[in-house]
Amino acid sequence: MVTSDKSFRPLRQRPSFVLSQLGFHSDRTFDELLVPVGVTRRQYGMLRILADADGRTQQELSSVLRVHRNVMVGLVDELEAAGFVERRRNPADRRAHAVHLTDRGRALLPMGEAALDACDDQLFGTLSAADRETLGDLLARVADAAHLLPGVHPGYEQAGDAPPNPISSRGRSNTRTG
Amino acid sequence: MVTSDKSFRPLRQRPSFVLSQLGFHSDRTFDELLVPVGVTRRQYGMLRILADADGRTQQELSSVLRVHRNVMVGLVDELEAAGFVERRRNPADRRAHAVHLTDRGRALLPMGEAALDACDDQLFGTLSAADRETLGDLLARVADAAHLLPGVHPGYEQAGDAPPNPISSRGRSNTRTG
DNA sequence: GGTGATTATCAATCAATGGGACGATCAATC
DNA sequence: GATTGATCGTCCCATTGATTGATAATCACC
Repeated sequence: MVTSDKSFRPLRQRPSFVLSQLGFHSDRTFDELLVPVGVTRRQYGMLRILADADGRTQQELSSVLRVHRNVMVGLVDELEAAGFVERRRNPADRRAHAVHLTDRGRALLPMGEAALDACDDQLFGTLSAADRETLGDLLARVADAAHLLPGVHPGYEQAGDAPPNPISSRGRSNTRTG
Repeated sequence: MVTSDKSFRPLRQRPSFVLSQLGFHSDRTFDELLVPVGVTRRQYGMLRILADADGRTQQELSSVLRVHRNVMVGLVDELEAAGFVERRRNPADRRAHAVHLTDRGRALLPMGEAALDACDDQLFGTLSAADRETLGDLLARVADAAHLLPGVHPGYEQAGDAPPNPISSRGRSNTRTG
């Protein structure tokens, strides 16, 4: 690697910057692949969570997905209007709504999975299988070291009523929660 | 690598998803490191561009940074108010404002560079030097293959008057333009 | 049974983006 | 040198998304 003067290294040689670029590019690519599926990235994240454990309350979903509970209302609204989930009464706690996948919603999961396959292929198709695996391993290690939750996108920090984040609250809506 | 049932692979084993997570994490980390410097990520991106070529017009800056020209007005306003840049009359074209770095602005560059160093260290510090270089190379190769401009964050697509992007216009403000 | 906390929701506010229009200026043409 | 059309920066406004605060229903505890 060309290690020019470190005092002003080109951004292409800044892994953290390239990571930022590629993260955005990955989101955009996945967004496009998800268009024919008919759900947004965030909605797919929801469905995926529900696939693991059906019937969670919105509050629990908010916590796992790290979105504000008020936002969760609209998110469930969208998915319910589309017929992918339904709200049922929670017999144990009638304040809470248990969110359940419908058959239509469940049918969407393999399509999203295929979109993820396609996304990986599209991004890393030019790499050899060995390089691809190496990259995957390194990324997973970095993510572990950063204490990123294995399946949760860090797009939103102040979930539920977590301690608020005092840093510059510039807009942040980059969310592949899932 | 554990290659469980491909039909529902955990997201940690989805490089494109981990990339998205890490991209966001990188942005956040850099944001925090930039707080003591006193500029936002975007502002630092501007200063960095100007360091390469002083005196560009706002339009040119918009084009390079891929931000909307209306946004550039406010961006230059902020930086000018902070005393980091100044607008001068362009003798060749008196419609255009030539944006110049001030000494104060120029003094900020090494601090931002140090923040970038710290960001890389913070993200990849747990990797060996060899792994770190491998990762950097692989990321750069993927970025090249994706045709990402070497120093430009793809946060904004419709710069200047580029053809509008018809896909879902969900909020996107993830911008380490620089 | 009463008090306070919790769940989901709604209304209002705020920040950021994108589109359109406007004055000033340039470039080209007659 | 006046005119026409385009460009640069700016401002105003509509839209979108997020955040805050308030509210009705329900729970848990005493």
